[in-house]
Amino acid sequence: MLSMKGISIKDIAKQAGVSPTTVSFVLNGKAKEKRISEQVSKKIQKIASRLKYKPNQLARGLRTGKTKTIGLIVEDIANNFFASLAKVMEDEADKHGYKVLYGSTEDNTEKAKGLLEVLKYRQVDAYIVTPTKNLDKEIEQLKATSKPVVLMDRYFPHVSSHYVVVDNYQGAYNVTSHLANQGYKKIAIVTITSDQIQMKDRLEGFTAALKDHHLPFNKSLVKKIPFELEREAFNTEIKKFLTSIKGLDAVFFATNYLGIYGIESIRSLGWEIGPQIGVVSFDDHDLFRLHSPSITCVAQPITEIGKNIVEVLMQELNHPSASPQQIVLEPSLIIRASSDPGKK
Amino acid sequence: MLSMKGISIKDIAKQAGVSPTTVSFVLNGKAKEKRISEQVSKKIQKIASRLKYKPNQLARGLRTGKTKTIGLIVEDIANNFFASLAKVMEDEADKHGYKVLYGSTEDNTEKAKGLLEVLKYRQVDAYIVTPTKNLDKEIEQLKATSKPVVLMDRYFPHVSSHYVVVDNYQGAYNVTSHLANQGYKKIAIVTITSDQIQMKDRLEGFTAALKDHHLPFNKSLVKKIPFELEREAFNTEIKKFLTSIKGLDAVFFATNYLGIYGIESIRSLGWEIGPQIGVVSFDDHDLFRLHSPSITCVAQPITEIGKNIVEVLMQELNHPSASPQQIVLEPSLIIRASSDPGKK
DNA sequence: ACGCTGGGCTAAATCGATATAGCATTTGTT
DNA sequence: AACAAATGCTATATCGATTTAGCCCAGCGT
Repeated sequence: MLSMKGISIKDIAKQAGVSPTTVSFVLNGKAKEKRISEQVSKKIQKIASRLKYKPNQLARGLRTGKTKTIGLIVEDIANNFFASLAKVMEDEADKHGYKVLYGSTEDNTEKAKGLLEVLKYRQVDAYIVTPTKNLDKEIEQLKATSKPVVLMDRYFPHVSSHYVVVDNYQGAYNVTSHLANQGYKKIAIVTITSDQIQMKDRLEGFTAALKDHHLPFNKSLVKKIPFELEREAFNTEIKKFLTSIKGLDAVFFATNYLGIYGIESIRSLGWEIGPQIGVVSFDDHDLFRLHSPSITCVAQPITEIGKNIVEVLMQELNHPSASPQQIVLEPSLIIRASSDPGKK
Repeated sequence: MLSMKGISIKDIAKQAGVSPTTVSFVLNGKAKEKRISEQVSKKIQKIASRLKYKPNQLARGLRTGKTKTIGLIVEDIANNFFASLAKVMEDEADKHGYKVLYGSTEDNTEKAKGLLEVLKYRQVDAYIVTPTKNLDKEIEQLKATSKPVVLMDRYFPHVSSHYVVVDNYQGAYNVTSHLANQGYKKIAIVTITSDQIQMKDRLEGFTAALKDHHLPFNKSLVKKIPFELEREAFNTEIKKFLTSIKGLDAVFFATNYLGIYGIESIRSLGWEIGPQIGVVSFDDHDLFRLHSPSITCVAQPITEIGKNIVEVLMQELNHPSASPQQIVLEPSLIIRASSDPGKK
């Protein structure tokens, strides 16, 4: 039986009757550069592929400082948006020979710090981070280590970093305008208790649209709910909020999970989505597509986001650029039945 | 500025005025065993924590052969079931100091082999695998490497291995019986083209229930669709199938994504779920809970599954057992409106 | 005073790869 | 023929930890 330990560079060297150094040169494509003869070179290649040699990534990583591993920190891998994105990124990273180590923050800064810590001493080559509140210090420190960091979904306006996000302001503006154009008059928003840029932008896009359409706006139309609540508590909060507004005829849920809780809440109130209350959400979801009535939303271009993130990362790994790459993609408005007051 | 490279054991040794060996002994809790004095021991501990020393996992891994990393292979991380499970397992693994490297197979054997290969030369300590068809050889080889392997969601009956699954037969039997008890008479099943045990069991549970309730069964009531089709193609196939059966009054979708496609298909046929056609699915999903009408399903105990998997893995990592741990959990029937023919 | 025992610590090898410096040998030049 | 340059390859150090073998010294018995 073959030994437990894999084939090492020494085994090949022995079989080829050369030194490990030579084998290393050849297998790293430095045969020409290091003036190894065609003969020897081919012989080594042949033996390596016959033995199915795979370099031990630990040893290589220890010596070179490169582990071909990317650390991925998302808010919640169980959330459809992040899971789908994770899959795209994993595929893209794989094309470049990178693997992904991941973790979820639950939007908790301490958890995020812990994850960064672990990824650091696991020597990942680069980071993809969905930052939490107050993670700016850590992100800046990370930049100083010269390992590429790309922020996703959100970023820190006062920190110069790479990021890939969507235009949250425009997305929120468009979907709110759509509600206004449909004839809804009193529109509320349910969002997360968070000062982070993506939620701020969504809220601002919302208020700007109300203003431009001369619709009423005041603080009582905004509900902020803490991320960490349980499902029941979300529903309670949402119901309390919605019933507190006289004349309310439409509501914008600022994330996919809020949209899902929102639908549940509205249904338990017995309100009819569409005619009685317009409903729109940020992010798309199978549930929104197939709900009766189907739910209008602002969809993020997940594949594009994922590809962009990995592309930026690879560029920075290969030749770091002086200035940060900051990519803002356009979300798309998907109009469905939940925002149609005329619907039977 | 601090040097880029982290704190190493040498730095601590230097500061403490001792050898790296001593530091290693102390930090690995072998102070007593190796007869290091209390004094020196405490001093080293203090310096280590002051410098926030974290051992370089690559170096440690190279020497010990343990990377504290688990390879996780799922069918599709973008699928809610696998994503939720991945999160549970990540959390559990983290409690034991393990990180997770993951990949999706898309139920494609070649992709699965590739993932195993990569995880192997990345020296993961253990594997959690959702196997694809024909992956039995590789699983057996893996066992020979003495790295623990736990199969999930499905297993190979002829391979003796650890696994954690649900009782697919019973789940399918129960939900089918429920349909029968509700008065549905002609029940079909939509499943995946797959000979794997989990789908086989679901199909068998289904047919057994039909038989026990004296309901008709023949091959025309079974539709198998290839996993790799696109959404459109799934819908086309499902619609073609459902309309081909005279007198059909209920259908069982054997996975969550089939259930989702199924709902979409049935709705585009204009059929009324519940009264006109009973619908049930394997796996729960937000969509099933909130659909109108809500969808009856067989839910898998995700948290329990995830915890069990990691528990088995940790036991095997610590003291490998001679006989395989094979855990079969009970899924639960969640009765909702889609299986109520009397519903308004 | 000599050997023995045990306490307290360390030198050096090792894991598997890569990078640096350099050693033979051949070829070319005048 | 003498020397330089090019060719083809290798010895050795290194990354940062762990592990093995063993050194030195103090105290003890006789």
